[in-house]
Amino acid sequence: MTEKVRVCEKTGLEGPQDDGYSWRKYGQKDILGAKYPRGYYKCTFQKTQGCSALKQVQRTELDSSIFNVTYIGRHSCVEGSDSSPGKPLPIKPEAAQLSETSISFQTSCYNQVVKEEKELGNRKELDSFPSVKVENCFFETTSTDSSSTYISIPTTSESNYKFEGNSGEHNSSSNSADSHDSKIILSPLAHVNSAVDDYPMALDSCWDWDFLVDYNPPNFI
DNA sequence: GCCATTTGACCGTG
DNA sequence: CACGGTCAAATGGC
Repeated sequence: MTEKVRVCEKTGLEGPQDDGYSWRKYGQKDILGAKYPRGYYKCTFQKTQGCSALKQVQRTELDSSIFNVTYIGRHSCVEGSDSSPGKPLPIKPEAAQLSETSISFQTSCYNQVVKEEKELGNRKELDSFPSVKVENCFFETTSTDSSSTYISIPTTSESNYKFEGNSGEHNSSSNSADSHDSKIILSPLAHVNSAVDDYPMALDSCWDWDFLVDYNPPNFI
């Protein structure tokens, strides 16, 4: 269960993105080949509620205003109990609730959506993966190793890609969430636009999301 | 005093 | 042995 979200913050916001959950930093590490260190965060409620969600935040080298945020695990905590009313919950990361998804996207120049799935034990896989609609040019498959692969897709009129790959099916018994067996599934569906409406807010309030991504969490299908 | 962050040490894996 | 991830003591802010 991994979700990677590449966010672009250009509104002057600083620091780790607030994704609606509260995180406690527990480590930071310089990553080989990466310009910026990677920060390791745990859900604040790990202690109190045993929430096992983690996230990793790393600044992109190309554009230091872009962060790669990797969500690992799902929140078992009751979120919202503490979310102060005044404070907007930016991306309600439904995706983070999904057990195994990885989304990464960026702004402006291209849209990227990648779903990466990692096996982890018999975690029940969602009946369906969230489908994502991507409109143009780039996909980035953020694989587990540090090198990301960019798949450039010629801008054809249709944005109907289905990219599916998986390396090694694990079965329910193999626990330990092999961090290196990742399944990447890209299945942009039909259209774009519109979906943005599904995201309550924050899409425009926090970051600059001038792209169109339609992301349908399974629960909504 | 509590809680979050920092930071070096430690550990597991390849 | 190198690298990535986590732990835990020290530190600082509220």
